[in-house]
Amino acid sequence: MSSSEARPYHHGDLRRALIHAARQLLENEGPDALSLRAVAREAGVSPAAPYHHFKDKSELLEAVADQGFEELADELRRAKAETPEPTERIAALGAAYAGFALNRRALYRVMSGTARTRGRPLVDASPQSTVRTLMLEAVVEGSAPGPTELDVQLAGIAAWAAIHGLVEMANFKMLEPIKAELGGEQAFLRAVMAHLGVFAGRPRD
Amino acid sequence: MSSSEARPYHHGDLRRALIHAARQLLENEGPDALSLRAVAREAGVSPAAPYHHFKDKSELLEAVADQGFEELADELRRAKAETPEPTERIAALGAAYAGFALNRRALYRVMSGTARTRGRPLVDASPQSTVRTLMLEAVVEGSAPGPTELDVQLAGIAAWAAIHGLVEMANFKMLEPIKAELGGEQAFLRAVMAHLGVFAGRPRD
DNA sequence: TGTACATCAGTGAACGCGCGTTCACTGATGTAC
DNA sequence: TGTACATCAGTGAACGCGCGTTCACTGATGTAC
Repeated sequence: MSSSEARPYHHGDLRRALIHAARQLLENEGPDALSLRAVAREAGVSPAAPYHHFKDKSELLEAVADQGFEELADELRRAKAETPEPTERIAALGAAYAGFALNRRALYRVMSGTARTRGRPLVDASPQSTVRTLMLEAVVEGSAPGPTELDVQLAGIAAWAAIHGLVEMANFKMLEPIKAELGGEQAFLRAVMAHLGVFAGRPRD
Repeated sequence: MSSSEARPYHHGDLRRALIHAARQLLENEGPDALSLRAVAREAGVSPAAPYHHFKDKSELLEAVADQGFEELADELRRAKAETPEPTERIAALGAAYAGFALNRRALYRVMSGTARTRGRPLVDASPQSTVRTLMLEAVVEGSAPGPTELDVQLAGIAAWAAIHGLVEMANFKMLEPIKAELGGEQAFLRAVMAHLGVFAGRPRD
């Protein structure tokens, strides 16, 4: 049997496997279940093994978050590519962002937790910076030319904040009645976005 | 000495004292330090004492969150009262909301955590509903008449989501350079709000 | 090609910790007579 | 006004738990000669 041998002593790619296990756990058990020990267990490895690949728990979390931001950036790039009309791009990116965050709620929670607490300064090469940049470009390309560099930054942050707030709030229990009334979460998101200036999908000149 | 006797066996107002202790702890140690045992300790009482006043930990947390939402509602009402011009109200409420959330970051974290996970359905008498209603009214009063009931609800939620996202994001480490460039968090908030349609402080008709 | 050895990624047991919660209890309070 | 007793809000010790992390170790791998 060549396919699934009993695992050898040396794993071979444990770092990647641990990140994978962490995401599996997030998806199946939620963010509260994400302990280092549980991740090791899920990966079929002793509790001490992860320390050969990550300095401590937070370093694993950051790796997971970075992978999430990379995938989110991919989604945003795809949305961008599929939306030739610049004035419609920001709406498309907003929808893609919301779709990602709500399909991976637990991951997204880890991502924003990391964004808040991460120690090292975020240089522009980080995947999180990429996400920010993509939002920013979409805003710029969709609006009339002229604003200063600072205005551009602020508009990008505003768009990001609005969509971030929306996906966070989509988890509020209290809004479930109105979600139901509108026929589901998707419809709810679209409806609220239509009221969020930046994502209204109409050029404003 | 009549002022500060050694505490009597019966506390007298332990429920209130526990909520107070929890908030003290939040302010001084942050949200991660908020264990039931730590709250009891802070209140000078045994770890079992809280169970005479709260079913379990989450019930204490909800009481803390409700108190927070009540105070936030007070702030919003104050802002409303101080802003006679209806079209300027929503901007004033946004600023008040952000001020509250950022002056009490740990409390606000507990508040949104509770909003997410709270079991019982939130009826309209809850303080959280009051906050939602206040945002909603300000949006309505500041815009042209005519929209349907549903539009009103959605516009209120949009405003709420935008400001919630902004205050959450204000904690992101990665944005610290731009905060510094603008001369502080206050200035940063104002600047981003100016780019968030709903809070721009200009009537849109 | 074969052997010695350094390197490295694992193991598994143990550390100390703080947590939420339960339990049998006890001290204080207030009410009935 | 005084006493018996039910009620209630506390105590403090204990429960079982899972956590992050460390430690001395061992099995596998690959390189030097």
